[in-house]
Amino acid sequence: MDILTELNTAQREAVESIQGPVLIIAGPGSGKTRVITHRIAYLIKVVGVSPHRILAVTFTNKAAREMEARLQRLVGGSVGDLTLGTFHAICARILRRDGKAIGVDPRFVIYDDEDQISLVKRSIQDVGVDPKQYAPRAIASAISSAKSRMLAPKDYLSHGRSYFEEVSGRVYERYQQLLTESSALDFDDLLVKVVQLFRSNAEILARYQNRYLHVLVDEFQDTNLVQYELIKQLGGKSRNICVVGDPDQSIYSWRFADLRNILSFEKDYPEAKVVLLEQNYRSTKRILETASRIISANQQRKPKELWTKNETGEPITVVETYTEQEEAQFVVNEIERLVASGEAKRGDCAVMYRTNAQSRVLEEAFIRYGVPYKLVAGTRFYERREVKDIIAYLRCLQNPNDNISLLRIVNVPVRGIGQRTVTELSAWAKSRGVPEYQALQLIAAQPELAGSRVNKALVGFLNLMEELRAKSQELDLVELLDLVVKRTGCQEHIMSQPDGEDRWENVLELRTVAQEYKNLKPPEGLTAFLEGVTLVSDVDELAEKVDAVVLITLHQAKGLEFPVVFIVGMEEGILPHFKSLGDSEQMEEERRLCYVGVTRAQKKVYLVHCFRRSLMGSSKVNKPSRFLADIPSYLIAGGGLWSGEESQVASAAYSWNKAPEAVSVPQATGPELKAGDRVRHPQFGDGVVVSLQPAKDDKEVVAAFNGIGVKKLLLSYARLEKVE
DNA sequence: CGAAAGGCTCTTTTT
DNA sequence: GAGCCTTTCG
Repeated sequence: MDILTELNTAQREAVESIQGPVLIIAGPGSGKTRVITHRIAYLIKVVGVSPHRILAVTFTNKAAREMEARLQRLVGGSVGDLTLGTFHAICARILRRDGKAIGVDPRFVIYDDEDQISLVKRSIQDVGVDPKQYAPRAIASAISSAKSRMLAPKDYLSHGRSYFEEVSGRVYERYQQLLTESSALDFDDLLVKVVQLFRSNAEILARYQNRYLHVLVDEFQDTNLVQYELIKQLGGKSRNICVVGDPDQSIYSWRFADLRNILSFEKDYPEAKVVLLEQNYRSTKRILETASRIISANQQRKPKELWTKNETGEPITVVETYTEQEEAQFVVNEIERLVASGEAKRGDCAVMYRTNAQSRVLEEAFIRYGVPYKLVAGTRFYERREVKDIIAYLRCLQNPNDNISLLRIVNVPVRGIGQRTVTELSAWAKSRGVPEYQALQLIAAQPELAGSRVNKALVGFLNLMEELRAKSQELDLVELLDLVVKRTGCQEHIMSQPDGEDRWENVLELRTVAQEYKNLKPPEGLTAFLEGVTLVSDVDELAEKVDAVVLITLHQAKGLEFPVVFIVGMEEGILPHFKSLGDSEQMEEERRLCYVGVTRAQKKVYLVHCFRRSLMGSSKVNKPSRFLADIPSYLIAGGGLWSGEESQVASAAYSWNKAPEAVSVPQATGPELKAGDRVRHPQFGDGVVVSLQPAKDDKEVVAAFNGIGVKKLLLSYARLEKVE
């Protein structure tokens, strides 16, 4: 039985225990994904369960895709109609199909974060509260918290203690009304509505319960209460629920993930079998011990004995630099040194950080030295203005009630509909209790209203949308997208902006994505596309092929592994983040985050911090992270240059000064260039030199590349060729 | 109405 | 430092 032969005893037990509930506590690198895939393969191939009757929930779409690929290899062919995806994707599917039973419009659109904030703002206004007094973000979070506990506005209000909760409750109420009017669901609704659906409709619930004989959940430590309830409902009949998680890797409490779900599971399923996976296959002994030392300082945890047969490996490298620019430079130099010495490929290396803002300086360094990198997120693709605008058009075509999208595009590109007009339109629509789109139709239908100059512009917009809407029923997605772009004049509008070409590139990229949906029948293609673009995450997009360094947040890094890991910003206030300094529970989560980072590494770990860092404009001196102090000196390269509390500028500067020696010392070698010269770059292609400036021992070249934009490069590193 | 400039605030992590 | 909002001017 080849499915079982490659597994250790504990893994095998986890795979074979297919009767009844199973809780798998899986340490980092313990073969968790392998257990899940093998378990599914075992069910299908050995036990003979139809894939149709298996439900597997993952944390990201990427994890789902990877799992599918692995399964296909194991099963040897297609896995049939196995249900596999994130909670959100699976719920969206259920609601499209069965949501009608609780009044969910099957054409619903899904509101992402940004839309949600816009809607909260409107709700705050409608309720008559000053949005300056109550940050929309804070209220949105309160609403999300309420939904995560399945509290309806009324319940939330009756629980309310503080004035803030009172206000949030009222906003929540209005917010929910507006969502319903817009035929829109936010991320939380996707889950909550399915739970409601199952609660209120025994027949539908029974259909799903009877179908799913086996339910598997990955990253169980990051599920919230609604998700827990959902699992309970779906697996309610068979009770063959298998959850896999690691409390030490729980890093999403701010998204209302609740660690207590693991405890509840043991309580709700007393017959559950508990399997511990403690053997690590990923990291060296030193890395594993470093990680264990860091995590064991947490009070609220069950101790775990992780072990590995892997080699001892190299010591951990702790480095202090002076500024964040030098930090970035150190990382780039060190990676290039590893590449030059053959110790690693660029694609083996990942640089991890606590906040997205930290990626900028890193990115600049990678560009200057001409080292290929992949940035996961940044400004996320689907959140870019121009992309979101096009998506907003498409959403309105699918669902004209989608007010947030409508208001977003009503004057983009500008068509003479100003702020005042929009406000009046909204007020008018509200007074009549109809969505804005219907208000437009009412205005158009009454000549005495439609006559004024302003209203003509509105009617013009309506006619455009009506025309596009008619076409959306016949054209395939790409044709539709092209038509939208053409009829709205988006291209000219975008190109006229600064960075216009880059932005236009993004639209073309969106078009490429659309091509995947080209073959679906007209309305379905649109629906599937819109759902896809809202529910993807950035990690999902991480392409494997290119040999480039990965820049990624610690959160996104969960579930991934790399031979070489750099964690930068190992400073008090960064990691741990200053928001968590006063709260011991949050501090424990920061520690887990650090633990997640370290345990991503297979061979080498660098922990980098800097002496001073500019934050929001001004420069600040940061103490080294307290987590560094938990690593015993015998695990650290240089036998403990690092000694705890006090900042070691001198000694660390020593290690910093040493590093670049191994790299070729930068000299201003390279072609003689002057402004206006044509050049070629291995990555960026052809371009023109804009300016040249001396920089230390080098020259900084500013060049504009065709279709790429302006880049700053260092002459000696950039491998620029002069083109005659 | 719309572009541009100035002033304000708030900075975590994301399906 | 950026993004958002308000104000001002054409």
